[in-house]
Amino acid sequence: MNTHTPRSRLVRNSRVLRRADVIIDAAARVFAERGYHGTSTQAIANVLGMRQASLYYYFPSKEAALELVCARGTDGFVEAAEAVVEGAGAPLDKLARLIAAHLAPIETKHDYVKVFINERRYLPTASRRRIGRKSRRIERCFEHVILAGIADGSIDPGTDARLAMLAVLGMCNAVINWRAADQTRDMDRIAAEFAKLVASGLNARRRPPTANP
Amino acid sequence: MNTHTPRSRLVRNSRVLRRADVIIDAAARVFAERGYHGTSTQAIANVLGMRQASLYYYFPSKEAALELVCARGTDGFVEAAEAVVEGAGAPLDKLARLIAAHLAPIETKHDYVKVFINERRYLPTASRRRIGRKSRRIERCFEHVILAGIADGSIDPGTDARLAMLAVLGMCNAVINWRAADQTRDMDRIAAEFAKLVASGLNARRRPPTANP
DNA sequence: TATAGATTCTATAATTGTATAGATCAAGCA
DNA sequence: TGCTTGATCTATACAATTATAGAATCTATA
Repeated sequence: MNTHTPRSRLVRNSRVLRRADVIIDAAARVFAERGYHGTSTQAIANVLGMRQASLYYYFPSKEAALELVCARGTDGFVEAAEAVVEGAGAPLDKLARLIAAHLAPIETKHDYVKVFINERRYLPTASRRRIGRKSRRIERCFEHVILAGIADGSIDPGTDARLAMLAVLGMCNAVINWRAADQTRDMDRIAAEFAKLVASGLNARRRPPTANP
Repeated sequence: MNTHTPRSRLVRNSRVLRRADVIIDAAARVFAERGYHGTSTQAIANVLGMRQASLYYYFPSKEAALELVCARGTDGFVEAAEAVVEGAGAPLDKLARLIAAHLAPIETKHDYVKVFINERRYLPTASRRRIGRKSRRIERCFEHVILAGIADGSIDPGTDARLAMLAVLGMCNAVINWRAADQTRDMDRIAAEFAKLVASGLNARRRPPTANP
């Protein structure tokens, strides 16, 4: 039984993985569109042109599928955010890069991210906690950079860092819900505008985010 | 049959209304917590201590209940926003008042607003459209005020008004989803911080939102 | 108190949805 | 060619869910 050549096993595994990806991708698509509870396993199977029961070869329960989708919805997020924080640059620059890094996956992994944002609350407690920890790490990245800006004098010392962080994440996460209906701007443009708004506000005498006192 | 005294009819109607309010309130509560599709009519009945089938005396379908809850979730929103727009004041002041007016119902009608924001997409097309029109009126209020600010020179002429509007509404609407877990600030405080952020950004040399060039 | 109308109940039909068991099929290898 | 394994299928059990019908109960008042 353990006489398989390494190569054949690799080929087989990668094909399995590829197929599993297709399945989970379909689940993500339908979850994103109809919501977790609004999605029947039948609906996912229809998208794939396969039988409802066959899905259970790839996941043990609908809930497990949601967990998988949510997990992928966070993949890379934390890493990207922490890389920005640990990298070089002024806090307001880092904040701009955090926003861009946070918005990018909305384009590339739209369905996964949408499901993560809108449906993770339906996960069973255990996995919700696990995934919640990731969210908090992202939040901490934003808050940390804002606090660094306060410390180095580039950000108003009266700022409520946590509230500002929640505001920024709120505007970023909201994009996923209006993006489908309004594709007139590309994501870089949105990120840039958001960064400018957060750094300088709307007022007429906006200064570039890199300006330091 | 039309010999009822006006008074008795009023009393009866008001009781009916009061009871109907209790029913819809429970529906809003459960919809808010578990989502529309995650809510069974049984769950609503449990909250009320009554039988599942009895709910159908008050609404003809679960969908109709959602529509009712969503409708109440928008009640007053548009009126308040349009009042601010039509009132006096500098655009950035109006924007601050729009934010405060938009956040207030999150406190007072929490469940209704949460359902409106998170569940309206599950409404049947007809009522979703009807309610969507209300959303657009609110959006227009924000956008209008921003455009007014650009016109009078108090807001950066390079601003993408629609994008800024979406950002502001995004951060405001997001409040409903973190509010329950973080009650450390009162809503006025949140509104004030948001207004300051939107007007002047985070940068250290923040100027008061009323400052005009 | 008897009645009318409002409200809630019981019972149930009809459908949908999740999940399991075991058969079948296809591809690659002995 | 026939075996093995992975993938999908058929069939179905079982529970939950929405909604309807009609009986029972309650409340106010004639």
